[in-house]
Amino acid sequence: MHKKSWNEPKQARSQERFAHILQTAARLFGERGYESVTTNHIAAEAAVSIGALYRFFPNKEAILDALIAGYMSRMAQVFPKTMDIERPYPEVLEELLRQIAAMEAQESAFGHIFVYVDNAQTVAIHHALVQQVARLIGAYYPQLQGEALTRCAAVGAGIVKGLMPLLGEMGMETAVVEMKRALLAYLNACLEEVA
Amino acid sequence: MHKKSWNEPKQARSQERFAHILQTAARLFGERGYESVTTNHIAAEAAVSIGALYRFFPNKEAILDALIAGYMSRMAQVFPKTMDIERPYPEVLEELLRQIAAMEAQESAFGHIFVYVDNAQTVAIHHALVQQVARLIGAYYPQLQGEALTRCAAVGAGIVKGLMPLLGEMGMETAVVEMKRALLAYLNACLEEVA
Amino acid sequence: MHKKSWNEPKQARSQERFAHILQTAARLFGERGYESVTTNHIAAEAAVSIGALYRFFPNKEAILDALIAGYMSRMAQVFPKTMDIERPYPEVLEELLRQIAAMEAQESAFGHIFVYVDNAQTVAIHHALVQQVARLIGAYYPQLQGEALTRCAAVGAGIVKGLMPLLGEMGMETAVVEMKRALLAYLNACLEEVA
Amino acid sequence: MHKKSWNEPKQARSQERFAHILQTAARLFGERGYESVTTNHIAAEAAVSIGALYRFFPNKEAILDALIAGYMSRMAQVFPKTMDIERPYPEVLEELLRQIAAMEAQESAFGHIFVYVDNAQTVAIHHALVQQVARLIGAYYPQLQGEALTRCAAVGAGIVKGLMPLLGEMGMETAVVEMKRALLAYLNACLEEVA
DNA sequence: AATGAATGAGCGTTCATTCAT
DNA sequence: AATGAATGAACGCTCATTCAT
Repeated sequence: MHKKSWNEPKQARSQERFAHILQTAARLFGERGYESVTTNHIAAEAAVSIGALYRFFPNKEAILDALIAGYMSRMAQVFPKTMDIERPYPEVLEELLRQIAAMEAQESAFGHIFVYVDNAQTVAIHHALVQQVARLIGAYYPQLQGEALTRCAAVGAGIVKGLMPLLGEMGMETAVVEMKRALLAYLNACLEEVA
Repeated sequence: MHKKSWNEPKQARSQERFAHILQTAARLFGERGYESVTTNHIAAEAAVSIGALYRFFPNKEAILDALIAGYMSRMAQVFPKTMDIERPYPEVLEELLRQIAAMEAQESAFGHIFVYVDNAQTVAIHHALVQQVARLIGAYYPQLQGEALTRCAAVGAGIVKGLMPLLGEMGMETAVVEMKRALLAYLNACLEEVA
Repeated sequence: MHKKSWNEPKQARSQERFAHILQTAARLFGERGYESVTTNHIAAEAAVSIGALYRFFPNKEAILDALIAGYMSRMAQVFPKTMDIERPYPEVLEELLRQIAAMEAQESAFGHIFVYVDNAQTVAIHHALVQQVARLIGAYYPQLQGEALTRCAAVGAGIVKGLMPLLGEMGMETAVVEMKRALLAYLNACLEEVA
Repeated sequence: MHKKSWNEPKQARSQERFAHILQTAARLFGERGYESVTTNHIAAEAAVSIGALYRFFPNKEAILDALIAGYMSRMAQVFPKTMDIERPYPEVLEELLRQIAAMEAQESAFGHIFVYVDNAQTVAIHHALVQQVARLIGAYYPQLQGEALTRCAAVGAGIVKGLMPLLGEMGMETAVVEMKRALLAYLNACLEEVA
C-alpha cells in the first residue's frame, strides 16, 4: 500500500517534531520556569510555527502534562530494574538514586517540575513514585506492611524530593551519598519500630 | 491628647486592612499559586478596592515579599526558644517541628510559598533556615563542624521541606513524628561517620 | 462686626493657599510638563491635602486655566505701560520683550504652557496677545489697518512664540535682541508693502 | 517563484497596515494630542486589534518615534532639492516653505508634534532643522559664519515653528508669503549687521 | 497539514476625583 | 473647613489561542 510508505515517514517526522517541541519546552521551563515561558517562545526556540505547536498540544498545560508523563514512564522503567532482590538493598537504592540524579541532569526541567510545579499531574507522579517505593521496600522488608509501609514510602519519596535541589548545589556524587544515608537511616528507624 | 484617640483607631484600621489583604493574598496564593492570582482577585476577595491594595503594596511581588518576611521573622522567633541546651535535643527538635507545623496550619500560604515559589526571597529564607539549623545542631553536637555541619544542616532543611506536604496528607501529629524520626536518624548517621 | 475680623484673615489665608498651590503647580508643570504632574504631586509638594486642593480647583485642568488666566492678566498689564507713543517704537518693543522674558524667567511654567500646551485657554491667551500687539502696532503705525494689521500682529505674536525657547537656549539678552531684530525687520517689511 | 507571489502581497498588506496604523495615530495625535490618545483608541480607530498594533510597534512611544522619523526623512529630502545655488535664495526659500506647508497639510500630526510635543526625538528633529537651515543660509551667504550663522539659523527655525499654526489659520498661501517675508527680513537684518 | 498574523480577554498599575470622618 | 484614605475607570501592554490563507 502506498499509504504506508507515505505515512510512516510522515508519522516519524511528526513524532520527531513532537519530541523536539517537548525537549525545547523542557529546556525553557528548566531555564526560566513554567509560568515565564510563553508558547510563542517555545515554538520560536523549537523553530516550529505556533500553529504547529498547537497541532500537537491543545494548550500550554498539555505540554507540561506530556513532559510529566514522560518522567513518569521513565521512572516506572527505572524501578523494575532494581527489583532483583538478590542484590543487597543499599546497592539497589544507590542505583535508583543515581538514575533519578541522571534524570535531573539530563531532563532539564525534571527537577523544576517535580519540585516546583503544583499540579494535578505532579500530584499523580508523586503518588506513583510513592507506590513504586512501597513496592520496592515491601519486597525487601516484608515485615513492613500496610499503613506503616505506605507511610515509610511517602516519607522516603518526600526525602528524595526535598533533597533533589542538593544535586545541583553540592554536586551529584555528594548529594546521592546524603540521600542514601538519609533514606537508609530512616528506613532502619522504621524497621526498629516494627520489630 | 485628642490626636491619639483619633490617630490610633486610624492606624489600627490601617494595620487591620494591611493584615487583611495580606491574609487574603496568602489564602489565594495557597489555593491557586502565586502566578495564577491577580491583584484584582486579591482586592476583590479582600473586599478592598484595587487602589487601596496599591496604597499598602507598591506592586504584586511586594505582597509576596511581605508574606515571606513575616514567615522569616516568625521562624527566627521559633529558633531561639529552642536553643536552651539543658533540654534534650529530641525534645527541642520536636518543639521546633511542632512550631513549623503550626505555621503551616495557620499561615495558609506558608507551605506553598516555602515549597513551590522559586524566588530571590525564598532562596534567602531557605538559606536562613539552613543557618539556623546549623547553629542548633552545632550547639548540641560540637563534633560536627565546618563542611560536615553545613551539609548536615542543608540535608535537614531539605528533609523538612520535602516532608512538609505530609502535614496535610497524614495529619500534623503523624507527620511531625515522622519528620522527627527522619531527622534524628539522619543526624545519628552523620554523627557515626564523624566519630 | 465680629464676622469681618474673623473672615478677613480666613480669606487672606485662603488666598495665600490658592496662590501657593498655583505656584507649586506652575513649578512642577515647568519642571515635568503638565501631563506628567499629578494632582497628588501638586498637593504633596504644596504641603496641602489633596482635598484642600480640590476645594480651590474643581479639577486638574482648572489649575492650568487659573495659571493661564494669571499670565493673561499679567500680559494685559504689560501692554498699557508700553502704550506711551511719545517713546520710540523700538524702545517700547524692547521693553515689552524684556517683560515677556521676565515672565518666562519668573513664572516657571509660562514658557512651557504658552508654547507646548494646546488648549482652549492657550488659544484664548494667544488671541489676546495678538489683539494687544495689533493695538500697539496700530497706535504707532496708523497706515497699517484692518486685515493687514491683524496679519502683521498674528505674525508678530507667532515670532515671539517661536523664539521663546531661545530665551533659555541662548540667554535672555541675546534672545531679546534677536526677537527685536526679527520683529522690527518684519514690521518694516510690512510697512514697505503698504507704502 | 511561488514564494514571491505569496510573500509580496503579504508584505504589502503588512506595510499597508503599518502605514494605516501610523496614519490613524497621526490623525488622532493631531486631533487630541499625543497624551490623550490611547493605544486602544488608535487600534479601534484603525479597525485593528490592539494585539496587531503591538505587532508593529513595541510601545506607544514607538508610534510617535516612527512618525517623527518619517517627518525627519521627508524634511531631509526637502532640503537637498533646494541646495542648487544657481537659483535665487528667495525662490529657493519659498519652495522650501511650500514643502513644509505641504507636510503640515498632508501629515495631520506634523504641526502638532513639531510644535507641541516636547521629547528627545522632537528636540532632535528641531536640531536637524537648524542644521539644515544653517547649511542652506551658509551656502548662499558665506559672510555669515560660526556663531552668527548658528544664531541666524536657530532664529529662522524658530520663526518657521512659531508661524506654523498660521498655515491653518490664514490659509497656506498667505501664511507662506508671511513666513517668507519674515525670514527674508530677518536674514537681511543679520546680513546688514555683519557687513 | 502548516503557517504566523491576528485576536482580545485580562494583566499589573496609575491617578483624577470623592466622601466619610 | 479640612483631611487623606479610598475609589475604580481606564491605561499600556502581554500572550494563550484561533483561523484565514
